Amino acid sequence: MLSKKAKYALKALLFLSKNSDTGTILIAEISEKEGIPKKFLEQILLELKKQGILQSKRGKEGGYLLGKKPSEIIIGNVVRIIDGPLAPIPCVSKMAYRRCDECIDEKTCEIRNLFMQVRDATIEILDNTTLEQLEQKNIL
Amino acid sequence: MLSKKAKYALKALLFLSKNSDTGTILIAEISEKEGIPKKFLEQILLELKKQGILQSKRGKEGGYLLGKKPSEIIIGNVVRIIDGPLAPIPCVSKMAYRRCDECIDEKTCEIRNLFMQVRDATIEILDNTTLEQLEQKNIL
DNA sequence: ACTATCTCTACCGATTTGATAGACAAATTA
DNA sequence: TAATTTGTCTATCAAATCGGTAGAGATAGT
Repeated sequence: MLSKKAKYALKALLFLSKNSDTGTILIAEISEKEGIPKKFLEQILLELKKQGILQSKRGKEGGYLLGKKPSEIIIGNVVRIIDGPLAPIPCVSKMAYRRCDECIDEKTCEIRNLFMQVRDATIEILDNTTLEQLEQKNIL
Repeated sequence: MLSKKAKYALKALLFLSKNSDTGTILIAEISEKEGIPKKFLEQILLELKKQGILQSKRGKEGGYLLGKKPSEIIIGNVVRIIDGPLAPIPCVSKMAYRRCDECIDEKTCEIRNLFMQVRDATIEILDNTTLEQLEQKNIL
């Protein structure tokens, strides 16, 4: 499940990618244009900045811009930053593995093996899509 | 994300599939053997029964058994019954579609188009796996 | 009637989600 | 240097969800 927070993050990144050639963009502008609550967006952008996805500048003429090229921003990583692991259950997570309490033998756990497939399929898609590629997805 | 509830449901179904040739099985037995809180499991099994996945019998010699053949029980449907839609966002859900508040044109929404792929990949796996097939997944 | 079992409804505490509030820090500009 | 404009940080909050518990009720078999 993609949280609204993560969706907002992706919307903001798309907006920045499409508009920031000229310079920095205000939180307020992204908020208005994309219909995202401003104070909520602030937190999201700040988190993305801390993870190197964005850069910012304060004061007049300040604002946000992408921290790297759109072709270098992996959507899977953005989702991980905001929502945590992509895995549908902790016991199949690579980034935040956690054993199931009841599971006796993980290797023969049918459920685990099935949801490993789901995890792999999800990761395959999200880790092979960059922000640049995401921008292209409006023409289907 | 697969909830613990859904995981419990799948565990219970696997247990029933493996053991109910002989007749009905008590909630209490599933609960003990699979390490699932009994009262919680009751609710889960009841829900699965209402959806035709299970059958039950009350009183002495009562208990639960599968409502159809393991080869006819689709894992995707079990997960839907317990957790709701498989889709990662409401706007790409087939069973519980809900428009995004902010989205102006859905067809060109890049995020939507991307997560439609994720949905499709997930559904592809879970709707093409039956309980019978799930049982086989312990031998990888 | 008694007992074993499922059935139903209500409730509960903890966590997460989606957000809001406000003080603070830095950059610019008058 | 004072005012203004922007991002930064921390706290707080209401509502929903999750994982689970409690207990009374219905029904089948003995």
